[in-house]
Amino acid sequence: MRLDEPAYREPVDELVRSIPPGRVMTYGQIAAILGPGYTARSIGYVMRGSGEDVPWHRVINARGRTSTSGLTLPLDLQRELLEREGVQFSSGGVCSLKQYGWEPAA
DNA sequence: ATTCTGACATCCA
DNA sequence: ATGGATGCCAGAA
Repeated sequence: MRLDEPAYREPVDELVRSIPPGRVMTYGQIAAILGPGYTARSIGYVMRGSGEDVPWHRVINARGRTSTSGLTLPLDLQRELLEREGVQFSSGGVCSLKQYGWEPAA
């Protein structure tokens, strides 16, 4: 399964779009839901190529931190977008997954 | 097949 | 809580 193949990113795309504003999911969580063939790192790869109508900013790592690292995006963009939706970040740039973490209906 | 790398996760200091 | 090292899974060379 190639990661750049639409069939691969579609489920990821759809799941990420199902995340309501003000809520966030971790890469590992998404990978676990989609099942084998999907890993946290793979989700990141898909996110990098997606965008557009996909709220990729609602996908963060398990530490409640943004993983953009300023590689393909401005470092503060993700945090700013989330704050715009009501997600509050600590001074260190971490948000409470316990509070904002979203569990899809499964 | 072997080795590196990555928008991660988990453990340790 | 933060930063560094190690492990996983799935590509790419």
